[in-house]
Amino acid sequence: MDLKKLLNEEQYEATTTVEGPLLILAGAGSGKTRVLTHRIAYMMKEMNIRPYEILAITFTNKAAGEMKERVRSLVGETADNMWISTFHSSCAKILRREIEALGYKKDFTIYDSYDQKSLMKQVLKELSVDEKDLTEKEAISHVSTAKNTLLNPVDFKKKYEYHFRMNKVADAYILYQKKLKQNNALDFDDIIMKTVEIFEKFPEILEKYQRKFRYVLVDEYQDTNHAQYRLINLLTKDHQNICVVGDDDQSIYQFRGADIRNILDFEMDFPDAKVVKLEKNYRSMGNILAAANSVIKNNRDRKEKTLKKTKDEGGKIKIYRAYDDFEEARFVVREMQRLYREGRNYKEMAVLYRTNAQSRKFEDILMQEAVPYKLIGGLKFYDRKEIKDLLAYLRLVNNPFDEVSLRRIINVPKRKIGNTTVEKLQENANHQGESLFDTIMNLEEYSLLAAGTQASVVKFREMILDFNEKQLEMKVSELVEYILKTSGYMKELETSKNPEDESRVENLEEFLNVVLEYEMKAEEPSLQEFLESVMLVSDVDQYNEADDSVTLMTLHSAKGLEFPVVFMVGLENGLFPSASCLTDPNEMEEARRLAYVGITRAMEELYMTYAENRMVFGRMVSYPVSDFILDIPSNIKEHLNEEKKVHHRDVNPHTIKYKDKNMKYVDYNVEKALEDAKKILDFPDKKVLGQEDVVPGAKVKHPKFGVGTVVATADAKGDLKVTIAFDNQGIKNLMLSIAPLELA
DNA sequence: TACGCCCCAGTTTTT
DNA sequence: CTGGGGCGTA
Repeated sequence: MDLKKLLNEEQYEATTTVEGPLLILAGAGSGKTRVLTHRIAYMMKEMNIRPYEILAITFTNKAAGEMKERVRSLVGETADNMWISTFHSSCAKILRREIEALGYKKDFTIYDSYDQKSLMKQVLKELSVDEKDLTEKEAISHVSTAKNTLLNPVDFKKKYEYHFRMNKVADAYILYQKKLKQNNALDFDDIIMKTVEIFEKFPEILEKYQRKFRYVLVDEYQDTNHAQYRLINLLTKDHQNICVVGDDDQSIYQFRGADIRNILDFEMDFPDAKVVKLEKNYRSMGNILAAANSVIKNNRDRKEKTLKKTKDEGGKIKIYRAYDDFEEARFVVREMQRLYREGRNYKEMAVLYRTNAQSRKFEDILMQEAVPYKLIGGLKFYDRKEIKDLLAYLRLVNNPFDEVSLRRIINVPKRKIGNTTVEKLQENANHQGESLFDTIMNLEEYSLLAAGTQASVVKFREMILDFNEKQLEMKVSELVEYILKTSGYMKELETSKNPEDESRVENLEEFLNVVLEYEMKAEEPSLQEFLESVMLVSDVDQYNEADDSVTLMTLHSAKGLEFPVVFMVGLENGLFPSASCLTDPNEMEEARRLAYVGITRAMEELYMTYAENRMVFGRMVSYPVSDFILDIPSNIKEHLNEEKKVHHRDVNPHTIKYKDKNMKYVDYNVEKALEDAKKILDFPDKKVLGQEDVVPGAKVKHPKFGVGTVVATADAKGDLKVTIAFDNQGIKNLMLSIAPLELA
């Protein structure tokens, strides 16, 4: 294998630097997967590193699967002994072995966001927290942030001792965590946090994994949160064989706790780190790259770099103004059909949007026009009611302490066990300090219920116990069929008059296929493993390019993928970037990165569309054209129809028009509203000054030092050192990025 | 206990 | 506009 022929100079260096910390800053389309896979192959072939000594972490299961496939094609079957998976899958695997150290059982259940919500609801009810004071959504979000930053309930409580509201959150966090443990369940964040907890509390366990994973690789490093960072740090701090790949410009998950400092500070954490930049883009035509660069360069908080093209300019970026969202969809589909007639395959095209709600219009038209399409995300298959019901049965069989699942199906199908009964049982369980299932097991000891109701509960209990026994002798697929039949669930759907229930039956059949497929693939199929795989898949994982259909997905889901033709739709200030971005510079920067990710998905052709009128919540609203379109220089874009004059920057891009209930247009000017608010609250206007603003002679104002004149500037490692002669305070040296300066 | 009607919140983004 | 949840009634 002649790597030097296969790789460019930087790629070669990144591939062959195996020992010690390595940061690969890989711009979009710069061949980082190529580097990662060849690097793994190089490690094994040239350096005799064993596959089981390597831990490679990716962002999605799909990325993991692809990487595994590509590594396998380079080194053969031995690739199967390597851990290539997501943070969550790897940690779940570790926890299945080690979690007993923390007092959980190995057959723990993984709770998704719906389960979380229902558990938190219980918690708030038990704490008698009024919904108006704290919703479960807020509580969950705070708990999640805490877990992502490794703040445990006790420390959380301490931290907010004197904070009335957060103190309530702290109590909720404590009880929530207690219930999770009682249910023998972990939420998504726990999967990472508990692994870290074990590593920190039990050095001998940590050592075991440090010895095992002598080489660690992390992809999409810019999207790791603090807990994940800590995990990697613990594993690698001794041998320091850590290779991370990331691109600060593609960090789009800060809303979920991803901490960009992990990448910006890597060199500080590992002083000996080698840094390799991959800046040559092999994916996109020149104009597409130029467009991406012209959008992202507006961000201040980034490592300076520019993607370099390897292809020629290609066509211009095509901009289309639609009358409304309906017409936008019609245009896109028409264009797709045209491209298809010209010889493109449908699978070469993708529609990327900001929110899942936008997919509906496109689905409608695609269906109408009989264009094959694949929808990624939105209502996931596993999120459908009937699937969740069935999963609840399976989870309960697997782990009887799982109250969330128990409560979900105890009266589905109807068994005359209503809410009051469940509450009575739950109360008794809480009182006795046992699980809900225990109370049901010992039902006869307590006289809680009327005879008839008690009989119903006993019947339910016998059924679950029966499932439990059958689990031992049946395959998962057999168990699924048995449950659907014995519980009466299938029967209720089949005899229902509701037309929706017909498709529910189909979905359950589809689910059975998923199970059968799993049984074929798995080495040792088990209910436990099956459930875990279901909980940890995302929809992007389902994406495959086998059949010829166009792809519909959010910009977030598109990360890591590429398409010859990309339609970015809904480019309107208020939608993308969303309204909150227009007032919060940090959110705006993240939105810009998201735009950058979207643009760089395109290989050959890029369309950007916006609609003058759009249905939002059943109302017609009018947003102005997106800043992201305006950011692209005119010489590399073409308007497919006439531009709307009012949409120019010089008018005011931040005016939102909407129709009130009398169908009258009302203007809402975001900037003016903001100015008014500032006047009232007396906020200083914090316009960030750029380097171009701060030139010698410029008058500036500082809140503490007052008015002064810039006398000199000097470059300082990406920042600018500014020397200012203040009128009353003398001469000061300030760093531009931190000094709260404004023009005077 | 079961069912139907009404109200309201939701649209950022997901492992 | 849509779906879920809460509340009141049979």
